[in-house]
Amino acid sequence: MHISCAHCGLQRICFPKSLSSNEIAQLDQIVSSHPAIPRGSQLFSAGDAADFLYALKSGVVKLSRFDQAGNEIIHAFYLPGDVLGMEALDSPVYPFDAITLDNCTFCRIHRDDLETLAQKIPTLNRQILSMLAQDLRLEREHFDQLLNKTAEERVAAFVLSIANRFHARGLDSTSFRLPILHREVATYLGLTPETFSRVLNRFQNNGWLSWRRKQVDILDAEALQALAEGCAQPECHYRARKRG
Amino acid sequence: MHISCAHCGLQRICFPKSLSSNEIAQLDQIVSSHPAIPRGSQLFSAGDAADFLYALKSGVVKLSRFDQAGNEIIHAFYLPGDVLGMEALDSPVYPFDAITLDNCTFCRIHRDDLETLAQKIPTLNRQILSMLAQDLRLEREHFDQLLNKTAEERVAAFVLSIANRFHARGLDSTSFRLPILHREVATYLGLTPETFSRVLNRFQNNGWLSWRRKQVDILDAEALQALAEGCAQPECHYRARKRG
DNA sequence: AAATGTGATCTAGATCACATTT
DNA sequence: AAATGTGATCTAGATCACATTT
Repeated sequence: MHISCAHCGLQRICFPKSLSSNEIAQLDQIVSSHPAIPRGSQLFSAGDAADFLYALKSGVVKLSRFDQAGNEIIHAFYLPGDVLGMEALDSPVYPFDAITLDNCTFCRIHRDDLETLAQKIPTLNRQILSMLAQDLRLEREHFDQLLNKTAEERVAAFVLSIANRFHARGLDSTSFRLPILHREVATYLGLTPETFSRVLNRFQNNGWLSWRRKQVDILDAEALQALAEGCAQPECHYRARKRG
Repeated sequence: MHISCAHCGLQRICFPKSLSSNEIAQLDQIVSSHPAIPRGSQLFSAGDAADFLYALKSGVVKLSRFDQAGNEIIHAFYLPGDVLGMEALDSPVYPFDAITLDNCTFCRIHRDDLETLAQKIPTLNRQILSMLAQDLRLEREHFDQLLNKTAEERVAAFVLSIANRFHARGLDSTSFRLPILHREVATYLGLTPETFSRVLNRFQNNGWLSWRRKQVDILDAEALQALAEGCAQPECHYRARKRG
């Protein structure tokens, strides 16, 4: 049973973006809502036939895989309103696992239905391209967060990036629950859990951030921003020369 | 003056992919070919109005920007047949600089013309989506090449990745000219030129690879492959435990 | 039981300072 | 003149080994 996209709070960032009410009605006919699935479920697995796109309504999902050495690589965290499976639109199978990190509800669209409808509705076609471009932008942002960045810069940039995405959804971007394990954030940032823990400790001692269990409170966004943007701290010397 | 895409050797990976000859004729009407531009030119710059897509016919182009600390970040190298500007399809401006690393020839399409034509030709629309998905895949591959990889693993994976792309174009993938400075490859791989130079030296001493000036010769692809895939060397100990 | 925190030790690769090559 | 190569030194963060928390 599908509740119309017209009544969904996420329509501004999901498929219905910029569609007329008539067009949304057409979209409703190919979208199906699904009941909540528990934490740890696989929305899809690497190698599965990529028949569907998934629009996340609530919860958080990680997009990940294991490399040949057995290390987990996490490419993305999806928040409500995000659509999963875009990268497989031109492939027979999904290239990654999509694993729920929380109770999740979602809508599902068969990609053939979507393609047919997008041929009739140029605005929808543009929105599909835009969502794929968004995935590319997020991946490059992720890359930039890691390349030549210290552990502190990575964590600061990550927290702000998540906060911005909460903000874009009209949610509290200063104090929020983030159902991602510290270990998973560390993996996403290319750090060990030990290093991640030590960075959180320093941020806490500086009065910049409180992140206990799954509750995140940003106490000094400006300090985090300054750190994420470069090396704002005086004691950052070894790498400072090229950066000045 | 545009030479028809029907006679272009790159039609199997560029826009005309899977189009009928009738459809290619329609594509020809919105494509314009351009004379060679020299090394160091900007095809477009970050912040420019993103009105055009560029299909590279010959030469190599880097997609890059400078971060707030003044360090160059290189996100991609484009080879003949690749299309630049896809990531800006839903944005008013290009987010990166596209700089030629060699004499380059290219075709150009106005994105409005392309969008109009893609509405009429579903196969073309699918090809556009596919090229954007390809950019995303390459970016994730780039990411995977860096995350938790040693300098040697990065360089081995890079050389093989480039070789694969030459192979996909029907070119010699064992011995080829690559007009990218060592310094730029190092930047792309998140390494210093010094470290890159030392890695090349070791590969040369092992008889795996010769890369002098801009001439690349792969002498032992299997050894490089084993290295890129994990830690194949016995002397790799410190990081080996988790990987075994 | 798994996640997280903490201290001691270790190392890959950055940095620095030049030399050499093109 | 800029790119590349080479040796000496330095350090951020990984690894290891546990303790503590949930």
